[in-house]
Amino acid sequence: MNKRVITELLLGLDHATQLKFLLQNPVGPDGSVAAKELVTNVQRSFAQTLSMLTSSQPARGEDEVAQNLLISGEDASQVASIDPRSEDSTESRKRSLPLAKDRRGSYKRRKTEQTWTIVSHTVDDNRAWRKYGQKDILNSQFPRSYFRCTRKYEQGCKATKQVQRLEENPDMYNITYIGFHTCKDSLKAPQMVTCSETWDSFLENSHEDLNVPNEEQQHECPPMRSQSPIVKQECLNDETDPSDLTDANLWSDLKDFELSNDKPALKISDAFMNLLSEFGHEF
DNA sequence: CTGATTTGACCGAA
DNA sequence: TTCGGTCAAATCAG
Repeated sequence: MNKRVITELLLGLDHATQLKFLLQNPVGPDGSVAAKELVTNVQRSFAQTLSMLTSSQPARGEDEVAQNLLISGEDASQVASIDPRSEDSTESRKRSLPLAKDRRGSYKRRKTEQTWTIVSHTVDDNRAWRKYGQKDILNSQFPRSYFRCTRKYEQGCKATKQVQRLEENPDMYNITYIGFHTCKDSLKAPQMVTCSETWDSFLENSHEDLNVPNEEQQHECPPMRSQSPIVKQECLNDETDPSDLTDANLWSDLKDFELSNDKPALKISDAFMNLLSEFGHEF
């Protein structure tokens, strides 16, 4: 059940992320329709997660097959898979001393960590990452970049991610997250549900949707439905240097109206992120 | 100065 | 050996 919860959270996070960008780049009448759809999906994910957590199904099906899970319509980003990475626990890290002057090395191979992959048109996930490597990958025209959490040493956070452009669509990125954040994201206080009444009614009204989840939207062909308004603006910002556009920078250029509309989407993203972090080491 | 990025060397696994 | 992930010195950015 943990994987289902995490998968559901990832799904909701993805929709929230899409919603965020949709609100940042409003695109006419279609935009509001897409936004409503996304909000519905976010609602559904929250409600579904809650129902999983509150239902006393002791199903600790630890060995569910890694499932491929593609998300509805808007193709801005999709959760592709979740899989446990099992690797040796042979803690054999021979530390060859820096005898020779260029003697480097000494790094641990990754142990068992949760990994999941999304496809997104942006690499900005509102987390603080620091690039530590880049490699050309065999049979790939684009290199793969390696990032770790900036608080790796401050707080021992083990989260890393790998980013690589898609061959078939260089405007999009394949982002593999490895491990959950164990650090506190000090950038923003996660007081997400201060207005609980709003959320209560929020979920209350979505119960109908629970019984009839919009499965019909979850098709199999991610690259096909590319007419999403979200991807419209493959603007220059994620072209060359995708890492420097923080949301703070974006927001500073927005009017108050847009800002007030935009923030909730980001808070939803944070909520999902926080939940993912929680369940990351709880399960 | 500090902190992030670049980039080739190093390392383990296959 | 090759390949992909990591390290870290050099470099860049503020």
